[in-house]
Amino acid sequence: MLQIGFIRQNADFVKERIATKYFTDVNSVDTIIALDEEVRKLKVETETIQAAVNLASKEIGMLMAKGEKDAAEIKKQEVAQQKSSQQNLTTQLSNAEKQLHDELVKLPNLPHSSVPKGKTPEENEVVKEAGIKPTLSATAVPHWELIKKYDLVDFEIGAKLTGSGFPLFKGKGAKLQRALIHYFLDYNTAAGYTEYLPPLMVNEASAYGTGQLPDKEGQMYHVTEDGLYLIPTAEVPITNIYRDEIIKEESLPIKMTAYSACFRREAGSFGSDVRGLNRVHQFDKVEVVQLVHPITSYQVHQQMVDHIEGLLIALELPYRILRLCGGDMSFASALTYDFEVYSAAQQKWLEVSSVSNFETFQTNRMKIRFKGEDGKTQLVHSLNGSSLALPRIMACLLENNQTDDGIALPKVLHTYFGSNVIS
RNA sequence: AGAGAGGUGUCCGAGUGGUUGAAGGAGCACGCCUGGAAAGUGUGUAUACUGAAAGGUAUCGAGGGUUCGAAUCCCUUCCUCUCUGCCA
Repeated sequence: MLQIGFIRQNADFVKERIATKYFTDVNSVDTIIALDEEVRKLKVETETIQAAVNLASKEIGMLMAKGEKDAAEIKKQEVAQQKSSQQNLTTQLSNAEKQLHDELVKLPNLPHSSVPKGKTPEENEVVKEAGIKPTLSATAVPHWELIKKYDLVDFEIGAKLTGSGFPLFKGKGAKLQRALIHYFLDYNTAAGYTEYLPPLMVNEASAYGTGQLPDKEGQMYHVTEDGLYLIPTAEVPITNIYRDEIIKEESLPIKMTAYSACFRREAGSFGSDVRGLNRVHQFDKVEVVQLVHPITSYQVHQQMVDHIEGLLIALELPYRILRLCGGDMSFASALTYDFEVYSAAQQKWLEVSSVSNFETFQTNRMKIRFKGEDGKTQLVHSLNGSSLALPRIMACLLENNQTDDGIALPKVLHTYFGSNVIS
C-alpha cells in the first residue's frame, strides 16, 4: 500500500508511474486525494468536539469530588448535546475512512524508474543470458516422459489422492527434491540468511500484509472453517514475522530463508503450459527474504540477483535474467527480475525465480519500521526472491541432462543426492 | 476438546469508574561523581494520526457496549499458562 502522505504530495508522479503498470483507473488517485482531505477535515471536527467532551468530563469529576452535584448535572447536559452533534460526524468519518482505505488498497506499487515500458511478457527486457543450451539427441524427450521412464513422479496417483496438479514424488524423484531443498538452504545460510520452517497456513492479517489479500484472494486455497489460507509462498509467513515491529537500526539487514510447500489454485491455466511439472497446485520452493534500510534496498536487490544467479551457475543450467516491464510486474513490486531456465526438450524458457524489491509497499501494510539515528521511525524496505522453485528446476535438470545411460546430475548435487546419475 | 488462571509501556510489576499515558522497580541513553570502573546520584526513556507551533485525538491483547467519564463494569473474540482428555 502506498503511503497517503506521499500520494498527497506527489499526485501527478503517482499517476504517471501507475500508468506504466497499465493500472486501468488512474483517476482513483484523485478520488483518494479528495477522500483524504475529507477524512482529515472530519477528523479535526470530531476531535475538537471530543477534546471539549474530555475536558468537561474532567470538570464533572472535580465537581463531584467537591460535592457540587447540581453544577455537575448542568455540565452533563452540556456534554450530552455536544455528543449528539458529534455522532453524525463520527459516522461520516468512519465511512470516509473506509472508502479511502478501500481505494488505497487497490493502488499498485509504483514501478522503479528502470522498469522498461511494456504491457506484455514479450516486452520484458532480457538483461543477461548465460549457460550453454545442450544439444539433445534425436531421441530426447520432455521431462514428463523421463519422469515415467525413471519412475520419479506419479501424476495419476497424485490425482487419485487429491486432484490434478498435486504430483506424487516417488523414489529418486522424491530424493532429488530433498537433495535440492537441502542444497538450496545450505547455500542460503552460508550467505548469512537465517533458516526458518514456517507454518503452511496463515491468517487473514498475514495474507493481507504481503499483499495477497485483497488483490489475489482467488489464487489461494482458503480454509473457510478456520479463516486460514494455505500459503502460496513462504514469503507470506516469513515477511510477516516482523509485522507491527520496530526493528533496531543496527539489526538491519534482516536476512531470512525458508523452505516450504506452496499452494496455488492457478485458475484458468491450460494447454502445454501445464504439462508435467510446468505448473502444479502444490510445489516446493526455497525463498529468501530481506528487510533492509531504504537507502540500501536497490543495492541489496542486485546482491540477491547475484546470489540466485550463483545457484543456477552451480546447477549448470542455461538461464536468462529478465527485467520485467510495467505491465508484467506484480501488483506489489517496484522492480522485479525474473530468472528463467531453458528447458531443452520442450524448447522453452521456464520461470524459476522472481526477485523483487517492494520498497515500502508491503511494510506499510505490515507496519515494519526501524528507528533511525535521528530518532524518527520509518518503514523498512522488503525484498524477496525464490531460490528456487523446484519443479521447473527438476524439469530442466531431467531434460537437459538426459543421456542413454540416465540423467547426469550436476556436480554440486552429487553428495546431496548420493549419486552422480539417475538411472 | 473440557475446566480454571491470566493478557498493562523494552522487561518485571501496581492499579476494580474521575487530571492514569498509566505508581514502583529493572534495563537503556545522557550528565554528575571516579585516575578508570562498580556503587551512588540527576534527567530522560511508547506509537500513530493531526497541527506551522502550542496543542489535540487515539492506544493498557482485539472488537463492540454501558457511562458525563473505562486499564478498571458488561458482551464477543484471539492468544498464553495450568490441569484433564485426545493424538504424531
